[in-house]
Amino acid sequence: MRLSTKGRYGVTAMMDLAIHDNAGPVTLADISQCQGISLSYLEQLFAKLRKNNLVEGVRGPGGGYRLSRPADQINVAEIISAVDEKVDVTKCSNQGDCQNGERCLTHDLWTELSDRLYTFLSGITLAQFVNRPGIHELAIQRDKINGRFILARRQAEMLNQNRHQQSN
Amino acid sequence: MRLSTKGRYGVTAMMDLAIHDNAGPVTLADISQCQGISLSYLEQLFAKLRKNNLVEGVRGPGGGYRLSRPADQINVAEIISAVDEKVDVTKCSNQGDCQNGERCLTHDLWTELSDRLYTFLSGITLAQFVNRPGIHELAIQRDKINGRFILARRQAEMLNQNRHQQSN
DNA sequence: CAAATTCCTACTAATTTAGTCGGAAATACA
DNA sequence: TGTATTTCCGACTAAATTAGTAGGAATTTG
Repeated sequence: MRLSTKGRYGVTAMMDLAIHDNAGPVTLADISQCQGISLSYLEQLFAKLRKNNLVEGVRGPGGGYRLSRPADQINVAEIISAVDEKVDVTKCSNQGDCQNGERCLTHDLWTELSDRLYTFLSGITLAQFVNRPGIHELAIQRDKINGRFILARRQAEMLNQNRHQQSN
Repeated sequence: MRLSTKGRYGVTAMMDLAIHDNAGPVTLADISQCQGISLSYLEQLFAKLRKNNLVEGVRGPGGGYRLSRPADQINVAEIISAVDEKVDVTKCSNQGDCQNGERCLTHDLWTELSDRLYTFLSGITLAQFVNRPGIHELAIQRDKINGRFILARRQAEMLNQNRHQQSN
């Protein structure tokens, strides 16, 4: 019984977006470099996240990805389902035709297990996780090492205004 | 997030042993035929179950496998751990060195998830499952179709006595 | 001794996971 | 308008895991 790296990468990357949520879109290049995941692989994962309405992409320079909903409305079960296909440990995908067209002896066991798994995971939102004590500080440290910055929205906007003023 | 067939086969096979517990050893040939799993593959699984002291093998004609402990002292988590290696969804096998030698941002999440999974599964014993309403009847039906029989312990003992009397 | 059964090791096939490559489309900015 | 940056897309490849096969040795019953 295991979680594939897809699921782990997905959740970790989404947490990254959540942490930097107020600093504009996050590029996959950043995440790739920070977490040592290949860019193309991340692109594939984010294609799935986008199809499941969990993120939205912004093209062009200064673009990247941002959460498509507030972090307290995205839970871990959704993310894993999106990238990892499903949270389901039954053989028959809960169709009940596991053994020669009938339910196998252990069908109910797997169904119940799947349910509990899903319930557990859907109770954990990105917001809950990001707001854990220490997480934010840890993220800032990491960002410094990696040359990234967590900007408050106001700072980001000021920066934008400055750019516009300079160009005009 | 999924359970491999190893885990499912393992649990299903163990349930088979539990159901036929009072009828002497169960041969892998029986299980193989009944559940459509290849004999050699079952042998590999049972090698692991044996190494983990969940079953014991009896060689020779009339042999097979039996539970090495009463069914109420064997839980599903043990079985899955034995055949499927582990019930653990962290990347680092809970060593805490997931990201460049340090704990990754989501480490605690995976640890907690693994714990809850294990707790849930270890709360389910083979006995609980076998004693569910309807299971025994279902198993008897299946056995008839497959030409197997569930003998009550007393019947099995009488059979044994008869054999001994005949041989003496 | 013959048959039934576990026990053991090595090999193979299929599937999934992880990753690569090359490029098209959109956008910001100069 | 052109260039750099970024998402977006599809096809390909490599590695790992899972599932299954094959063949035979060891043990026990009768």
